[in-house]
Amino acid sequence: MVQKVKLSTIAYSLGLSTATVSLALRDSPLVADATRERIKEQARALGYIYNRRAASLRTSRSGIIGVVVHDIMNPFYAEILRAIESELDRNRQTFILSNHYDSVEKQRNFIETLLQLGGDGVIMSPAIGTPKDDILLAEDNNMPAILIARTVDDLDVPIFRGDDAYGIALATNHLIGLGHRVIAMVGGTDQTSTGRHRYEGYVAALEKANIKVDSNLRIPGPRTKQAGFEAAVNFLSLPQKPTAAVCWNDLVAIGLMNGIARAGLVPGKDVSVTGYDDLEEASIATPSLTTVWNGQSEVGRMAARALLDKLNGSSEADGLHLIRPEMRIRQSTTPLKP
Amino acid sequence: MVQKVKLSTIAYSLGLSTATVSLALRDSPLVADATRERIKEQARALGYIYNRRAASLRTSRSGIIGVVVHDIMNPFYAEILRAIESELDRNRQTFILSNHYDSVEKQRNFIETLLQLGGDGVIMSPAIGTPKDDILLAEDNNMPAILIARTVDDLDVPIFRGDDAYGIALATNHLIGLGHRVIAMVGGTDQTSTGRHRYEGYVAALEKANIKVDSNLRIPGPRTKQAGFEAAVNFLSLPQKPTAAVCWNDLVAIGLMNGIARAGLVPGKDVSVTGYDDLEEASIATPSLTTVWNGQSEVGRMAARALLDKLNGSSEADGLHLIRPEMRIRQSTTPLKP
DNA sequence: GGCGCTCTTTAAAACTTTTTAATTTCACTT
DNA sequence: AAGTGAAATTAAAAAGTTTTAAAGAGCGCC
Repeated sequence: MVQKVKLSTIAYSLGLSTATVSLALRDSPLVADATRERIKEQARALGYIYNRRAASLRTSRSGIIGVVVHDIMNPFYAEILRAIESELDRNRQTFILSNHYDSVEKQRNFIETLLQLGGDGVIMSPAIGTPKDDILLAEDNNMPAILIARTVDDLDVPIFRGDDAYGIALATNHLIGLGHRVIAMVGGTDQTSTGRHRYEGYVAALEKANIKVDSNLRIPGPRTKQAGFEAAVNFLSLPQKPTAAVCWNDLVAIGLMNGIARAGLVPGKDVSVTGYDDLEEASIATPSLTTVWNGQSEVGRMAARALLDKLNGSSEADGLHLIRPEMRIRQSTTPLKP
Repeated sequence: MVQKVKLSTIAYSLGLSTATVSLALRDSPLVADATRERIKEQARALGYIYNRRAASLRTSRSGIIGVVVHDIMNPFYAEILRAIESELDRNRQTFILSNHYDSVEKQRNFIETLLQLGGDGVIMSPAIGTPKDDILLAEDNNMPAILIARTVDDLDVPIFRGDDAYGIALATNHLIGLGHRVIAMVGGTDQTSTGRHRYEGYVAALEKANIKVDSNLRIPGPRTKQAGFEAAVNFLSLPQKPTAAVCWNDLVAIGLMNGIARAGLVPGKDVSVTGYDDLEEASIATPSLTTVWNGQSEVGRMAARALLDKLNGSSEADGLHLIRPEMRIRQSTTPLKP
C-alpha cells in the first residue's frame, strides 16, 4: 500500500474540493453529470475506499445491524438468519452476528459493543432471564430492538414468533387422532416463554380430548440431537409406557428416534414421534419426520423488515406478531397398534 | 435518551479536560489514581458509551475482524467458527460473519464492506474461483488475510487446513483393511483444492493396494445431507456393485445411510460407509458413523491466533499449515461379507 | 451594461476521540 | 525564597467525512 486514498486525494488530483467529491460519490443532484462521472472514474482508478467510520461520525448512521441469538449453528436459528441476511443484504446493511448461549452477560456485552460501533438497530432472540433494562439500554441509546422467537415481558417493542401453543396442539391433536393416549413430551425447558407456551398447548390438547395429564410424561432437557438421543433411555423406561412423543423440536425428535432405534425398536412403527420446526433435515430422516412448520423464514423476514421500517421512521410495528404454524405429516407417526 | 454523553460531557461535569478523561478511561499511568476513579465513577453514572468509530478514526484500529465462509450454518464451518469466536472473544475483538455461498462477488462485497468499516483483519475460506486479486485487495489495504480449509494458489498468506489427502487415505485404507475392494467416493467436487486433494488421497490408497481405480465409482455432488440422500439411488444402481463408500463428509455420509436404509438395505451391514469431519452428529447417527476427524477446532483456533499475532506485529505465520486428521472407527463400517 | 436567475462548486464547521508537547502544580531542597 | 524535578493536567491538532450557507459562473433579457 502506498498511501491512503481519501476524498481529498481525489479532489486534489482533479482540482476540485472535497465537498464536490463527497456529493458526487453520494449521487447528489447538486453536482453536474459530467463532473460526477469524472470523479467516479478517478475514485475507481485510485482505488478509493469509502471510510464509513468517518462518515458515520458525521451522520450517525453506521449501516450496521446486530443480530444475537442463542446459537447461530442451531438450524432453527440458521433458517431465521438466512431470511434476515437476505433482507438486510438487499438494503445494503452489514450485519454482525453473535451467540449468547443463554448468557445474559454475553448478550449485554454484545449490545454494548454494538452501541460502541454505532449500530443502527438490533434483532435478538433474548437469552433466558434477560432483564428489561438490557433491551432498554439499546432503545434508550437510539438503537431500536426487535425480538424474535422469544418474549420479554412488559416491553413495548416489536416481537415476532411462531404461535407455539397452537403449533404444539396441532402435533398433539394429530397423535390423539391416530389413537395414541399415552403421549410424552420430550425436550425443552419451562424457563423460557416458548417453553411455557408449548407445554400449555400440549396440556390443552390433552384436556380437550379428556386425557389425564401426567407430569411424569414430561421429560425436559436441552434442545439438541444429543439430548434427544439420551432421552430415549428415560423415555423407554417410563412405567406408563408411552406410545408416542411430542418433541420440542426436530433435533430432539431425530435424536430420540436414533435412540429408540439403538434400543432395537422401530421409530414410526413402535413409537410415533413428532418434531417441531420442519427443518430441511426432517424430510430426509429415516423414517421421515412428522413435524410442525414454525415459520422461521417468515419470522426472519418480517423482523428484518420491521427494523428497516423503523429505521426509516415509517410506521411502527410494536407489539406481538404471531406466525401461524402448519402441520407436516410424514412417516414417523402411525396409528396406534391395537 | 436525553443527550449523548461524550468525553466532553464528563470532562465538563468534573471541571477537567477531555484529554484527562480519555487517558483515565484508557487506564493511562499519566493520570492520578484518585482522578481516574472519579472519572470512571462519573462515566458510569452518566451512562457514557465509548464511541469506537471516533476512536478508530484516530487510531486506525477498529477491533473488528471479518470471517467469511461458504455457509456458516454448515456444521463443519460452525465448529471452526466456534473456535474462532472463543479465541477472538478472549481478545476483545468483535467479529463480523458472512456467507459467500461460493459467490466470488458476494465475497468481494464483504471484503469491501470490511475495508470500509476499517476491519483489522479477515479470516476466510475462499469461494470457488477466488482470484488472487481479491485477497490482495485486503492485504494491500493493510488488512491481513488468513485462509482456512481451502487454498488459493500463489499467495503468501497463512493457510490452515486439514491434510485432506492423508485423511481420505486413512478412511480408504480402513475400508481396504476390512476387505472391501469396490469402494465408491460420494459427494464433493473437483473444483476446489480440497476436492482435488481428497480425490488424490483416495486414488493413492487404492493404487497402493493394487486396486484398479474406476472413475465410474466417483459420484460427485453437493456436500449436504440432502445430496447424500439423493446419491443413494445412483450408488445402488452402479453396475460394479460397490460394497463401501468413502463420503466427502459426515453430512453426505449420513444422508447416504438414510438413503440406503430407505431402499431397504442396512447401512453398516450391507454397505460400509465412512464420513469425514467427525461432527458431533457422527457419533449419534444410527449406525454410528466411522469417520475422520479433520481438526476443525484446531483450524479455527490456530487461524484466529495467527491473525491476532499478525496484528500485534509479532512473527509471521505465512504459508501452509496442515492439521493431521485422525481416524474414528465406529459402527458404520464392518468387514466385507464373504 | 446591469439585473436576476439557475446551476455548480466551495469554505468551513461539525462529528468524537487520541496523542504529544507544553504547561501547571506542588513538594522538596538548598 | 528561589530553584529543581517529578507528577498531573491541558491545549491543540489530527483523523476523513458530510452538510449548509454562501460564493461564483454563465446566460438571457431589457
